[in-house]
Amino acid sequence: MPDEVDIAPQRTRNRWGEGERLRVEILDAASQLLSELGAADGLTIRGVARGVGIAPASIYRHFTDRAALVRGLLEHEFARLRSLMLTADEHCDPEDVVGRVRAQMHAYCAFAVAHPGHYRLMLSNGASRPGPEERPEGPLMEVVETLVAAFTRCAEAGHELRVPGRRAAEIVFVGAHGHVALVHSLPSRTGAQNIKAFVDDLIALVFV
Amino acid sequence: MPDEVDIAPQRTRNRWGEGERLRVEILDAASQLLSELGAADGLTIRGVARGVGIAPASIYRHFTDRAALVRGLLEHEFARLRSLMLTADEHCDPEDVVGRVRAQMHAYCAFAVAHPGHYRLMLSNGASRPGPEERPEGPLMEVVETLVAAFTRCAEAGHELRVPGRRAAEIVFVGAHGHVALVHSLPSRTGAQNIKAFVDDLIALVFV
DNA sequence: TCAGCTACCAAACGATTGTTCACACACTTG
DNA sequence: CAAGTGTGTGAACAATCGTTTGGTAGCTGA
Repeated sequence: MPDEVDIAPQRTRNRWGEGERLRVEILDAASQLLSELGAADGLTIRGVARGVGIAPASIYRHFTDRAALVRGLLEHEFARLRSLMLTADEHCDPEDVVGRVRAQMHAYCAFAVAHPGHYRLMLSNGASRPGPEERPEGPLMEVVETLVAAFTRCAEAGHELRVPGRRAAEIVFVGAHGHVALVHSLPSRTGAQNIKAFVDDLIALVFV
Repeated sequence: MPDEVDIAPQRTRNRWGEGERLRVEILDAASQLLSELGAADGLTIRGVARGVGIAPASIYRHFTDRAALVRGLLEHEFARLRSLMLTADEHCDPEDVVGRVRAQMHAYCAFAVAHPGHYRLMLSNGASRPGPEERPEGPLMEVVETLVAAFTRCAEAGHELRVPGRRAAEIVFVGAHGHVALVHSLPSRTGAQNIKAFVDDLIALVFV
């Protein structure tokens, strides 16, 4: 028996310089598949190919590996997350330093709650590159450092902290991650409202 | 070609009433396999069979399903976690209510750090049974309720809280879970020392 | 017109998985 | 000793997967 029907029936072939077009279509399909599945282990080459409507082999023209596809996805999604946090920060009154911390964390949580599959993947693989020096690198640590800077700003603006700025950032970030992870695990109480309140409580706690 | 060599060469067959023996051997092998893998998606029927040294089909004499095997594992591990937390609590001075909270959380984190595969599985599937009433049930919620009781005891003993007792328990539990999850994701900084300090900081924050 | 390149695909290979089914052993009971 | 039951096996089925190989269809530049 042949290998099974893996492809959708019809599809207009890409034109000459447009090979890149399929690459982003593949990434988009992978992204959507990941959203539907909610877990990265179902993110298969063949599934993505089905989503785009192409043959599985065609993916190998654009990505050498399944791992390369995943890396491409990760890069794209981390960029999206950073951008969301940044615009949230920019839409605040620059003087309201604590409000800016809250806004960034709310953006972070909103992304995480809205895209469980992406988020899980990002936190499993987002801290690659162990970091030559003491601290690990990776896109995830950039997020944390952004938060550290925000808390430092708060301290400089006169908002007294009960722990050092870096520690406060760690506590808030780790707590937010914990809540997100629980929301993802538990089918009930998926309200984004709860998580906002939780993060606000957490932020309030680190200030005197 | 035959289906491959799935079994270890020799093995003494169980005697009459000892069918149950293989059942626990299977659970033990599954537990160890889960420890080695660190993730539940590699926990296969055939892998467990290889671990015990039996044929894959033999597992179906003791578990109807792969899902049933996983349920069996979960039950066993949740019992272990509860017992660890309880004995940690009992080894404290009963008067030192805050110390008892700390001890229970340290036990929780120690288990989680030592058994990443089990912990992940327990948090993915530990909140089944959506709960007929308002709150979800499941063995995980029992742990949280234990913690709520501990914090309530603190409040009654005169330790003033900055948030209600239930909220304090949530914050500490969620924060601990977040730290555990991050330790599992990040290869570096796996120190159990860090997590103890983190939990202690968190507990300190919820008191005035 | 026609070689050459881009873009893609059908088919297959080898591996793994959960699950089933008929069978064989060992021991107990009649 | 014979029947029956507990206990485990060998072989196979159907499904899925990642990846490779050898193409083909169509556009492009000479």
